[in-house]
Amino acid sequence: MSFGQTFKALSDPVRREILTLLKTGRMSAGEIGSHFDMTGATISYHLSILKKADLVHESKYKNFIYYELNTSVVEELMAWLSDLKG
Amino acid sequence: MSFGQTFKALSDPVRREILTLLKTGRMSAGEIGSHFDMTGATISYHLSILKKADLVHESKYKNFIYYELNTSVVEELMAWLSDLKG
DNA sequence: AAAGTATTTAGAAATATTTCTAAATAGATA
DNA sequence: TATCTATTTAGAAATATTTCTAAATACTTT
Repeated sequence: MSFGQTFKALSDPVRREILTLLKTGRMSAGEIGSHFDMTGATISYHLSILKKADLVHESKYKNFIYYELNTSVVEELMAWLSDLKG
Repeated sequence: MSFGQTFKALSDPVRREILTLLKTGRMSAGEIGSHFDMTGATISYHLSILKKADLVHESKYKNFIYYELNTSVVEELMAWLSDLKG
């Protein structure tokens, strides 16, 4: 994990909203996309950024790919910020 | 304050290092710049991003401009992350 | 007032990001 | 097997970011 990658992932409003959606539980890529006025390809791009930042995990079932929050990275970020505060 | 702006400010390694430097206390723009292998103009650019994100405050004294951490925004960020964890 | 020091602003070049359309892949169903 | 559905990948266009050099601003000291 790199803080730069993680903060960059969080800097985009679409990606923050995706994470907020995932607070309620896992969701398929298509279901996530239905909340936005963008193509599936664009949503897929954003999910790949969140995945690289390790902010989400994916699991496959039938034809679908489900995404879910990975909160452990969020904790590392909070620890960094907490240390910054001193 | 906007979370997007703040996370974007934190996504750059130079800016995170500037903030880390400021943990020890206020520092002038030139003093900050001396820690990096970049022109003063570039450091000034990064400081302006941190300022817009409200992550630092500036104060002038004599010929110098001093920068210092603003931790209140850091707290807001932590609150957002904490809420994300649920 | 003139010259010096600290910092920012402007403009340009290189690189990165975000979005789209079209095509590819992978799995499910008829 | 053929086709349909869900999702990703590739490639391109528009925009944003990061860095530099050169010039401008602002304050201090001589």
